[in-house]
Amino acid sequence: MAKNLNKIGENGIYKVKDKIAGKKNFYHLVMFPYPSGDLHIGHWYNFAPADVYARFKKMNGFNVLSPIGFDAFGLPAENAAIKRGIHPKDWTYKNIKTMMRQLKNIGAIYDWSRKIITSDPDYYKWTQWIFLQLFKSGLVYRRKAPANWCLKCRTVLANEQVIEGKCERCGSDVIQKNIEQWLFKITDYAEELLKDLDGLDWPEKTKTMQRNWIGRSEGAMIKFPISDSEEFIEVFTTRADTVFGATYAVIAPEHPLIGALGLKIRNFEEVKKYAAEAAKKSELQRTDLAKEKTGVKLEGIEAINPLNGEKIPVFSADYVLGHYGTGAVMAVPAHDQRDFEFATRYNLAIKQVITPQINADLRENKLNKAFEEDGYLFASGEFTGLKSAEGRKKIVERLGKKGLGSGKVNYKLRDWLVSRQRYWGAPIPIVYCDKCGIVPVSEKNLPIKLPNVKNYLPTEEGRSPLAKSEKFVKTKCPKCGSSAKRETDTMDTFVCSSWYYLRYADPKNSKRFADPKKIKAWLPVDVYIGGAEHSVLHLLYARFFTKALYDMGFLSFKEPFLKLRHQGIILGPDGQKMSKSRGNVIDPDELVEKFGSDCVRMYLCFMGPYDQGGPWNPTGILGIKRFLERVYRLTFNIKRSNIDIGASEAQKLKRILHQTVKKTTEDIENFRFNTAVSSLMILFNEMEKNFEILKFSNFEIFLKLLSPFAPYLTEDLWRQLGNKKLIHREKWPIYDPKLIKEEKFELIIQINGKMREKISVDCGVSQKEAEKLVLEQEKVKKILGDQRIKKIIFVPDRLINIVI
RNA sequence: GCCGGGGUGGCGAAAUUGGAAGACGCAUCAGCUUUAGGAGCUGACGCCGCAAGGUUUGCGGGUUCAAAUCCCGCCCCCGGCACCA
Repeated sequence: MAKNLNKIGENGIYKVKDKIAGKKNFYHLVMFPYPSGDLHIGHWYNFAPADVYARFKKMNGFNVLSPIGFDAFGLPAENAAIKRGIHPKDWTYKNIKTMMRQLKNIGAIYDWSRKIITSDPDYYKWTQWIFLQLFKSGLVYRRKAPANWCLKCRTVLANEQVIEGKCERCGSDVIQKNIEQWLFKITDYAEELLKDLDGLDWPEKTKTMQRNWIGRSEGAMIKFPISDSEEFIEVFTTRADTVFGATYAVIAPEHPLIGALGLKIRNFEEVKKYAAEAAKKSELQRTDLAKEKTGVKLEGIEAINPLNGEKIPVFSADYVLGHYGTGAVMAVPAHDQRDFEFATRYNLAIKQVITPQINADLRENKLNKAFEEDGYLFASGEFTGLKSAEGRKKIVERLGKKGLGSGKVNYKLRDWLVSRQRYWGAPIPIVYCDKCGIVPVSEKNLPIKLPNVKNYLPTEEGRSPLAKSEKFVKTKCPKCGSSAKRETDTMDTFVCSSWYYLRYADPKNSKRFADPKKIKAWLPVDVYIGGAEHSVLHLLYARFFTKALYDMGFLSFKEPFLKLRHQGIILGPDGQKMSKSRGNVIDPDELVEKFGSDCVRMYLCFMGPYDQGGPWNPTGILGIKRFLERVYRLTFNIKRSNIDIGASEAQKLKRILHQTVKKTTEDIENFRFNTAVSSLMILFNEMEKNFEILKFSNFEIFLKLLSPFAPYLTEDLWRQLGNKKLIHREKWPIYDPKLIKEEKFELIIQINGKMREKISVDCGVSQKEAEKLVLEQEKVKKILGDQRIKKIIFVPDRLINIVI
């Protein structure tokens, strides 16, 4: 069936115009895939139900843009290509070809004329252009510092790409490597990125994850001067109320103060050795909680508590992180478990300065772990007796007067490291000149094309393979014209995907990244659908780009995706994650071959709640197959007459029809595809049972409701029923609220809250009438016997509960 | 450890301003029809019971005429973060 429409989508019927008179634009976006080589069932689960929604919106009168493209640059594609000994470019474009063919099977309303591929020069030209704009705005900087280095991928990784100390892509160990790198100052936007989450229609879970990732915390900066020195240790703390309990200070092994103090540290060599060992450890080893805390005392160095003048020892220890806060802490072992463990191990003083009750007697109280809650200040000079919150405020005020402290907000979010020492990415448009230093490439020379080199393998010494291409490296300084060298690192692929949603508005534009008028016509994205695994990476970066481009005056909105929905993950039939090695992979091509595209689409919708996913049930799809075949058969059994036979049955059928229109509409709007399908089944079961009195026009309404789920079948049947136009261009049915009302209902009769009987009565029956009817029931009489009725509860049009 | 989400038949799941638990579908069983392929139709189908009836939403309490739904305590599963001072 539907063979004649197999080429749906290829002949331009889904081409989108930027403006249609009388229609509102609706930007419907799915996360574009990277060209892995095969469209798997997870893609289908993202794209097929999403397309149901897009078609639904279209039939509801919107001018819907639903584009698709490929996130083509990046590590995964490159690693896969290397494994097979194929050039990344050949591999990528071959895969795109295959995947386009597979994508067309879905039957989505993609406008293929807007397809984008991020590894095409006319796309990455604008990725580079945006890099230059960020550079101009001071949001890009270069720095030599320890970075996450994946041993296998031989490149640095962003903080977000290191999962439990391992590479997100290949799972190998990640170590710290001191290397020159490019970073985007996403931290400038920490507060805005946090605050603006409130206004977004996103899953709460995703917003929470971003909030946690940004990790705002309010506290104070406090300076601890160092005896006989101009230097001081500046710490960040959220517990200024515990300053009197600070019995030592700790700086991270990589803290610059160690170098600054130099030989003032009597055991300088030992301290340097400790730092070197810490650097060798992977993030995973260093942050292993189970590990005993280690550290080394800075002999001959003392810090002065700025509040009480006490001299305290200073340690270097790797339980303090170099990159958070100031890389130094005041240690309060009585009120911080980490400090407590360290103090216990090295026999350091533990001084309690917060008590749960005011004026607590601490004489017999020996702590066996840190007391971390708020309480009342104790042994804290003039601050004694204050509540923690007040103590914090007063102490920071006092320190402020001395010039040794101030309030401060800190974030866990770190700047985004974007340089990669890899081949398959957009070259960073920067030139190094001996005279002028770091110089951005002139915009009119973009794109800086990625050369087609033979040797694309990552190198051991931590330089991009591009460094070996003399032709690429050698250039002229854009400023002074003397000979210069190109930057050879490429950009993180997440840079490419941080703005692609803008390009879809105007994908062919060669003068700008997109025409502002077209951007205005479509953006921001009305609904964005994709996996929850992008909750912090892509979704945070894309928000950052939008905000930065807004501040530069290129956009008129600050958030790219107003509404976000995630699909769940489909597991293999064994409940395990699908993988070739486990042999539990479900191939959508095979399913389409066996059951047809409509059937696969609809079953994916029917499986369960969209955001839930779960194991694939190999036989479940048969139910949908049967259903669609029954629909096909019934189409040719309907009597083509509009005469109602058997008024009451026809009335009932009409009522269910209108109820279904209502339910399906509401369910699709709320991404409840599973219940939308089941309501269509209920309606169809009724229609099939009563096909002799089924009105032709009513069956057509059913077909329209079905069409977003089963576009191929419904277009075919629509035509076979004699319609000239396409069903997906029809208007979505509207229900009549008067017609969905029931005339009768089943009155539930409860006795002491237990259901005992039900009777059919007219809607709107009064309590009096209902009681009379109920008490006449034989069964009720029997149970009641001669017991006294204490109370009767009546819920109109629902139930009656007799309490005895 | 912290932050989210969840636990309902053999299975996927419905039902949330508290009001019939298990819609819809899968699997299974019986019958019809075919008697060859995961074909079609009709019916049964939470559990115990021949039945009347009893019982049932992870476990234990509570509120209520009435709890899958609200409250308290506990157990388990999934996802994320994790020495963030």
